[in-house]
Amino acid sequence: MKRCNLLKLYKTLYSYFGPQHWWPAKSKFEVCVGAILTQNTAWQNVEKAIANLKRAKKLSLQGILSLSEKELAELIKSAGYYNQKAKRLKLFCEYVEQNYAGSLKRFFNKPLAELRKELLSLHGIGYETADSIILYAAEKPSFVIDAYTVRIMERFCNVKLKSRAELKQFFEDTLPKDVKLYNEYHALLVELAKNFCKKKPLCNKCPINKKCYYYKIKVAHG
DNA sequence: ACCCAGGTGGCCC
DNA sequence: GGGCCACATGGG
Repeated sequence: MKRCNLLKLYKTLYSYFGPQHWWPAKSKFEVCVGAILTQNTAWQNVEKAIANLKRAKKLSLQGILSLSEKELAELIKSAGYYNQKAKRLKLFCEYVEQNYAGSLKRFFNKPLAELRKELLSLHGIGYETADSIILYAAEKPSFVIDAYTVRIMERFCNVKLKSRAELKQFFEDTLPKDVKLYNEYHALLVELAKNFCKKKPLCNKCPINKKCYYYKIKVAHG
């Protein structure tokens, strides 16, 4: 199996794009809301939905609980899938309300593995949303693997793994368990993909494209 | 008019 | 355990 030098890739991306300042939110709760709203959705559309919630003064756990599903759906319409997402947001808030007295701080106080398991048990929170919440809101080192990460690894680094779980394992085994590093790394991969790795065209101007072979190293299969 | 976006769950085989 | 499908708005 060919694998890429993740630290060198990181350094190249960081020097090319600079710090990304993720997650763009003012509170941990806002990160959670954004993580759910951005499921398969352009961030621009999510921003509008969040602005609507802010304007309505409902961007809080209690605020969302105070809305009916229908009212909430109306406020987050611009983020798409608004019926599903309204349900998911309410479910998340109800869970924290019932099990942690509405305190994200208490919820996030759990060890990473337990926190992840609980998040994944909630309907509408899958691997990416859970890991985004853990990394960007709870600030614990869980590497986020999204469609971009898979695509970039396959195209530029010749990394083909059987599943996202394996890819996550690879990143976490290879990199130091550092929240700041995971934070910046995922954001940089998204930035790279947005600029140079759209689904159809394979861009030749990509900063890592020419250097691709540079990152390839052989490692034992496992 | 297409294609795509910082996915997830359900259903099928 | 993989391959489809629905979910939905808004920007390029």
